[in-house]
Amino acid sequence: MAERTGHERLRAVYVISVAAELAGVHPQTLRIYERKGLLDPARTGGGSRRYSDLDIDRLRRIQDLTAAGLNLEGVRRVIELEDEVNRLRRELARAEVEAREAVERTHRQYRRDLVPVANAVDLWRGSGRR
Amino acid sequence: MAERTGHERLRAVYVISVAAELAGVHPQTLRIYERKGLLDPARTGGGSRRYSDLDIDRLRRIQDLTAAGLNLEGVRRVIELEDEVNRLRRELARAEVEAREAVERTHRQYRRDLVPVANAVDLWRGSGRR
DNA sequence: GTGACCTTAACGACGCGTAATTGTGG
DNA sequence: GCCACAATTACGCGTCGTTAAGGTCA
Repeated sequence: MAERTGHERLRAVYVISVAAELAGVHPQTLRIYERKGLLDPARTGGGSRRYSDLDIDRLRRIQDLTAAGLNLEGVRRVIELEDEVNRLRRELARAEVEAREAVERTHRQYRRDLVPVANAVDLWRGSGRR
Repeated sequence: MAERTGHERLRAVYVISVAAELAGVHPQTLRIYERKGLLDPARTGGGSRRYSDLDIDRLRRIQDLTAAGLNLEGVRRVIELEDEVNRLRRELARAEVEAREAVERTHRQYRRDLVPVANAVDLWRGSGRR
């Protein structure tokens, strides 16, 4: 099994029959998902659909949710909300790191006065940076 | 229309027929919602359901979602996820306030040394305001 | 010309809301 | 004893997945 790098997983390489086989569903089902706005595979010049690995991942998530008893509109909303939850979690983690760093910067701003004179920086005129 | 305080809205006062009327649905529908885990109204000693204002709010949210085409399992998951999103938003807002306050506390911790001097001037920031 | 793709339509299975039935409690 | 509630069952309607039919591109 060939490993795929992050950007390789974005390449649309599977025709609909292969994508359907990979996810274990009927090809027509994929067309339904697309019409309902759950998938948006790439198209070739001739109009054929081409699915990426990310599309396959999403397809598997759709399968999980329908197997759990959701209908397609529910699946769409749930996936949207899950994305939002993940975004907020990342942002929260980032905010906490940012808060620590802001405190740390504040400390440094005052402690700069305390370093040995040889290493001192002229705060009035600036040191060049910033 | 009598206003209800926060804790008044928790009191289970509506029998099923009234609750159904308030939400514009069939009473039997409320029993279905309960069996599917979307509602959990209080019960009287005799076994009758009693709905609170919060139950009615939730009922209206369920109505909105089913009207948007979700089935009941989808409604259940969406409401769960919406609660999670709201929780994360609050936590994020709290984290940002907390970060500002931490920086402010750090400032005060250093500035405390500077205040006792009478007629002191803040040479760093100028002589005037702030 | 033979596949695999495309779209649209038809079918069966299932979920949901309503209504009917029977029993019970205040 | 009456009315509203509880629970189960039956029915109609819409959704979803599959299959089939007919057209198009490589």
